[in-house]
Amino acid sequence: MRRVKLERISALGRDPWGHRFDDHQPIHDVRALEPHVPPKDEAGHQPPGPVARIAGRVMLRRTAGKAIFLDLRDWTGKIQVFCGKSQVGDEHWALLQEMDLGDLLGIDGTLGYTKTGELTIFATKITFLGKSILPPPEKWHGLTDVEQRYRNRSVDLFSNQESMSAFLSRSRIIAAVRSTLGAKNFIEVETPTMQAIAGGAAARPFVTHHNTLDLELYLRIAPELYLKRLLVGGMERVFEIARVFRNEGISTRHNPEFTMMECYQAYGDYNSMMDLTESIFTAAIKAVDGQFVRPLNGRSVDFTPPWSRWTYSELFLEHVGCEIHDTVAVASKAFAKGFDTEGVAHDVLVSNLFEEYVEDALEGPVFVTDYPASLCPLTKRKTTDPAVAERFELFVQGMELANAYTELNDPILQESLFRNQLAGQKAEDSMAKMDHEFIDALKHAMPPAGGLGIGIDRMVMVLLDKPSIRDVILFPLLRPKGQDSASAEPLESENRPEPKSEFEGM
RNA sequence: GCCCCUUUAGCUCAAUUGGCAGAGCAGCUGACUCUUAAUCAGCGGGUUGAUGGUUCGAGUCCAUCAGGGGGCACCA
Repeated sequence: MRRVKLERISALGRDPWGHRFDDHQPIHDVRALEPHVPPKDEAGHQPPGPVARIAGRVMLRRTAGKAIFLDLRDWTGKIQVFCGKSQVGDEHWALLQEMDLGDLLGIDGTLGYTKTGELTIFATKITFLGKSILPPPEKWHGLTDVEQRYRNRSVDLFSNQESMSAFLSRSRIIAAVRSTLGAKNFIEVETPTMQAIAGGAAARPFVTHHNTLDLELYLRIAPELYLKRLLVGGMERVFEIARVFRNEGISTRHNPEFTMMECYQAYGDYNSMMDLTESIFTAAIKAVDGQFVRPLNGRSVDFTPPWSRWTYSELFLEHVGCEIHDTVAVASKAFAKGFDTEGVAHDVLVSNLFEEYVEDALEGPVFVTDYPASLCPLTKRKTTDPAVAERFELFVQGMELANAYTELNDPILQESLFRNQLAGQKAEDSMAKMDHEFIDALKHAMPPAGGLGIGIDRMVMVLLDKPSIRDVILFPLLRPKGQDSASAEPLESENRPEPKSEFEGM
């Protein structure tokens, strides 16, 4: 039926798909013209107000004989449009008969009030900018099915304004992260997404293959080792907003590809990074709504800096109830909790107990500092206590939002720690390999440095109070919905002829 | 990978102990130049996720499979 209307619109000499539509105003700006709308005269008549030209999607329609009320929405807001037959003329009135919910229209008219006092554009001209030949979702409930919202994001965005506003906020948050770093003289760089050795974090990588080089490549699990090479090269402050890929489970807090901001500051340390983290969050909050006391999961979190800072061992003592170095007490606590303690290293038990007792109890925002050195091999130890690493993590309601270190720049120690780490790995994880080129780079001397990583998706979740990471990633990974499961034919890539490089030079 | 829940019209949802698959919105036809999820009258709309089983009879019970959600595990 909607397709029939396409032809009728063409028959009226109009293009249902529209063309360039210059000088239209964002609906938000049009609404801001309200003070310029002249008051009604004694007879209750509305003199014409400011001229307006908008483009938007028809969300709602109310017909009343020879008048039609439309609610038009663009990405800045919504406004009512009045179309009266005598006001728009027969030609445009005929066009309006072919209009459906979901269509994109351009409207020229003047601003004024209706009898009921609603700010309205009184249309004089209607332009089709895009005919929707699929019906939009139900006008009141919209798309509520979560699967549909993730799978069919186009429809979700135009029918659920809170979804649109979340992604607009995400964009502003990322812009705030960029400008904060830029203002502190960090430069933005791009490092390889495809890496021969996927290093810089403990995670399983995705594997891919380069045909011409016949090379196994991995999608990066972190940009870290490349950013540090830049420190060696003399780029003293670098950052990357990096998409990283980890071949692991999916949950409300994990998507296989996600966005991480990593930055490195030469001649700094983890304390510099704590201050920087507060600056970044402060700028991001100002970019969203400026409210430092924010709702989160039905509770409230106060982001007003400075945030509290506690050492790992202080928190361990407080929540677990024994000294971190008390081997016997730790083992008995772990055993009481039901952990397997047989032959498990003391530090592993400590780490498990910490995760079990402490992390969930951290309302935050709180910096947890000074981790046991054995848990973080890429970190410089404290000069006063070599068993403690200069590292912090930022927690909010038990969720880890940021992770920072005083980076290890001793290539000899780094290499031996790498070897120890690799020696302890299961065969399954043997993809991890020694990155000799990275070690060689360090041998040219990397400045002492602070390094910081912030999980952008989680940061957005927390600032916008979204319970699932899928609410802040436009296109989260979902299983492809097979039309019929038989179409999932086995890939015989081995036998397939090499595709010709049709995109050479692109 | 394991456990629980879920899948009915384009969308949002009903359907009693197993007994003719329904409503609202959207759509179509008509009325109405100030409506606010407009209203009023009429009409059309379905492989109940898929396959098999039990039964005189399955949306409902059973099995398998698929998608999705939540939790656990893996993982920062």
